[in-house]
Amino acid sequence: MRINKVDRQARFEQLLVKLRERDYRLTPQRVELIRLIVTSDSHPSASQLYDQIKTQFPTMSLATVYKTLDLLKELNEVLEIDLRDDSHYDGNKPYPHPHLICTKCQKIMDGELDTAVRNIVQAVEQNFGFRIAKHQLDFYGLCPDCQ
Amino acid sequence: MRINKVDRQARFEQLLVKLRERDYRLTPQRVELIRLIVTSDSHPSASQLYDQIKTQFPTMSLATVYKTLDLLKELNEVLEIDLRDDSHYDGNKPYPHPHLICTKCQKIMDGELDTAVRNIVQAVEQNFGFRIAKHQLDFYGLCPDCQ
DNA sequence: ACCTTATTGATAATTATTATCTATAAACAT
DNA sequence: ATGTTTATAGATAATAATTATCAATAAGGT
Repeated sequence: MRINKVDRQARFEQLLVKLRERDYRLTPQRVELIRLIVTSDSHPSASQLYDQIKTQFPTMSLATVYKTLDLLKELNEVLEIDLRDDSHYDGNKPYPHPHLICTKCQKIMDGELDTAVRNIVQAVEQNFGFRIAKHQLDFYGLCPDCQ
Repeated sequence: MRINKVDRQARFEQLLVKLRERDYRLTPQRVELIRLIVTSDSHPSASQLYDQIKTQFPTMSLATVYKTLDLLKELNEVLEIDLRDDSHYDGNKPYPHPHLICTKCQKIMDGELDTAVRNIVQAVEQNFGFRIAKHQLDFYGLCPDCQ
């Protein structure tokens, strides 16, 4: 695991500071969602987060999940991965990066391919004159376990 | 323009043959949608195709557009580009390839980056043990005209 | 011209996300 | 502690693309 428990705990606390600095209120629901998404190894969807939080906050509303995710996106602290059926969220690496999606077990893996990505983005800019601001690179196939 | 009028006309006719061979019926609506998407320079959505076809076939239903697109996807003759709001379709290059999407004018351009794509797909397979079946590579930014 | 059956078109259903609005509670001051 | 202000939560309705349903129609073969 690239990011360890201590790092995640630190990131979690930094996020709370950032919110406070910008005068957002630290409601228990908000804090819990942030904790969940920052300490998660996976890439949960809004409804998956909702299901998890409801065990601790039975009054939690799905609307609140969406609003909190919007806020975190706004602050560039969460990356939205827009897939066919719904969006999933990456709270650990909130910048564009490739994802490998297993078409059998549905697992979403981060693709650490920094140089290859830099190269292809550069190729796009040079060959087509585009100025790229962000990207979404999704690779679909079978993960090692499902092959 | 990479693909000229003659090539597209040929592809259009080949598609009709392919459908006939597989015992699909050549209804006027179906033929017209195929003609439109194969001769289009852009990447229309279902509703854009619907609007175009309705001028010639006022009875055309959106459901028929979706069903025809499904059929063409099934035959691997159209590529679906699944974007946030809706899907767009590429009837000229029905295999996965990058797209450059202008965030100002919304234009979708094909990214011809065959070697770069091959390289990154290979990197994914080697580094993560995935067997990649398809991909969707979307680059968002400003096109030359909009910069 | 007729028959079979795939396809069309109208419409309802589905589902993720967004919008709306009132009650609540977080943060701050007293 | 208590009160005040106002952002936020939660309930619910609205939105919108896509899919499902099904009777009427017409394509292709006889």
